[in-house]
Amino acid sequence: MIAPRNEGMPAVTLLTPGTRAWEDVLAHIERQLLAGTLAPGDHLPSERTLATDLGVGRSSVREALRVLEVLGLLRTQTGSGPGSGAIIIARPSGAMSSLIRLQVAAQGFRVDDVVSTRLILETAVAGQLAAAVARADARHAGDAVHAAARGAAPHALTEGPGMPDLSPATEILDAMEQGDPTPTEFLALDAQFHLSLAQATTNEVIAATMTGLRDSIEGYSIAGVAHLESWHRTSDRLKREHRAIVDAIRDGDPEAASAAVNSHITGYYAEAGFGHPSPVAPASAHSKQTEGTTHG
Amino acid sequence: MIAPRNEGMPAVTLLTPGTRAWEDVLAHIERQLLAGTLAPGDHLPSERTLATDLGVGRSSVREALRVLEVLGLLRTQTGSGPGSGAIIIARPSGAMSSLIRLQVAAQGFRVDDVVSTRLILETAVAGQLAAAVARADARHAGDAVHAAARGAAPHALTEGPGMPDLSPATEILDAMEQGDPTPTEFLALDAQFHLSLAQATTNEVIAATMTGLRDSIEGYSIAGVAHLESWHRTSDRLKREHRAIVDAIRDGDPEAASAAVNSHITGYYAEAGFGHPSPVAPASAHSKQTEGTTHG
DNA sequence: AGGTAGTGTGTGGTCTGACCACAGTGGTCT
DNA sequence: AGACCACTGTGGTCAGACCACACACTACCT
Repeated sequence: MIAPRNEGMPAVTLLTPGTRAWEDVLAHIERQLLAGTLAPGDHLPSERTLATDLGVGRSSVREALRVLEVLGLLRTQTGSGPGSGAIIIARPSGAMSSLIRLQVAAQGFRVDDVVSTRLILETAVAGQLAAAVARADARHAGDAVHAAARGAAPHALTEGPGMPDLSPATEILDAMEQGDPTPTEFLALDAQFHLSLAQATTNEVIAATMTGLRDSIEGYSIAGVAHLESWHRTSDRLKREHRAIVDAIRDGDPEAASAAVNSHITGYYAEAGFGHPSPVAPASAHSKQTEGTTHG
Repeated sequence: MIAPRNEGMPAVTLLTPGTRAWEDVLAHIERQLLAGTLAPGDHLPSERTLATDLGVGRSSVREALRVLEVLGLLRTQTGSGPGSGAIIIARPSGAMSSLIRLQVAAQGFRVDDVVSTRLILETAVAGQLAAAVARADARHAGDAVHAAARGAAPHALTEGPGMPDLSPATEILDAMEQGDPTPTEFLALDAQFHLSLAQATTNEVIAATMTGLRDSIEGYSIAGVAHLESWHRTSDRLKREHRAIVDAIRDGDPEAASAAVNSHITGYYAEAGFGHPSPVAPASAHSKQTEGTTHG
């Protein structure tokens, strides 16, 4: 299965026969990541160096780097000096988007499954945020005096289950209501709003997954605008619902927050002609349209 | 940004300056997927053909194919004849696992965020399955006589929100309780059980995501066994809890099913020394151990 | 002395051409 | 009819050669 591997004393990793060269490179880098030898911000050795060190060809190194790049683990830059070369990062969102989008394209993922998964995550996010608010409120009511007396600032992010930061979300809502965004702009802001809620939980896994789910069906969402009876009426309703979601979270009411998110998302996709996202059923055939968005 | 591209009349796709050659290849294939020209089971043209057709080098084609392979969109096979070459597939699970695992390794994902996200999805899955059972039961009670009279078999998978198929799950439970699996074997079966529940919803997105979440922290789960007071007692409890989950689903009780899953997962990770997965809080530093699992 | 233009060097990005191992295909020989 | 074997095309790999680029350095001119 393997072509002749350059057996000229690789400097670092033993080559495992039976695997492909680029897999060895990938495993080598993953090992360094797990060991902490490589961390976000670090430079990878140059492709040529890596190739000679590992005893593989440069093209094999490049295939591995390409994979890592698509997986959101590194970014490359031509030229010289700091900032050039391959640098370790950890940006899962783009990778999630590509993965889900391509799986949808290849019919591995159904659009309504994507939507209903998004529904699960978003309702959970809203519920958790509301619960966190309720918890923080309760704690605050009991501790406020003592904390102030001790001189300990009630810094939301440094103490226990802190108060979620909803200001990014509300700022986006302000932006949506000012100016007169086009449907596409509006939907972009809408995506940012939902993402900001996920980010308020500080759970990167949820944030990245939600971003991916949302991005991968962005084209369908935009295409759905054509199915609406009245964009003006729909967007007004969406704005109201956004405020209701934030209010429910601020009130510390998980039930209301989850329900608000649920009806918000379900409502739009129903209006936009997706058919309602079925929770469990092997639902009817889903519409297929919109041109191919280019690779992100 | 771009080296001299072979401008010799590419046969298919126009080359877009400003993007890298392999991105053009990727975009070209994604376009064909969206258009339906390429579907699971189809053969991709050979690397050499693709290269000349698109007017790029074979190495660029290979980088794009490598990406698609890691993303679970195609599999390659050496040799000749049918079955060889690059074939379109749609297996997102492996890609999800790699993505999440590597992001955890690169510190883009926190282990407890992975766990708490898994918690969200699994509780939702159990709740939805139970709800589906309740719905199917209700329908069945009303329709049974008429359906039988009409000669229409109550085929669970062909009518509306059908009865979820829990038999794979229970078969796995049987396997767990027979024989005397080692902790590692037990945890593998446990993973299969949870996966089978996700698959019972027929939602591939959830199933793939859950698989990825679970796989990516498999090493931590296994390492956690060492923290247990008594493996025997814990595994007994886990078995009981599994049955309780299935029973709650069979009873059509979403609340109970979700709660059972919640305590099941939370309980294990608490015992295994993960610290409880915090829903929202920016929790304390997470443990970091286990050797690097090789690329999957 | 202080800018400024030019050169040097190393990076990723790409292409080409050459091998290898592999697995069907199809012919040939027994 | 059966067994054998060269043929052919596939992915996997490597080596070497360019290119565009961006920084670092140096010599130059003002």
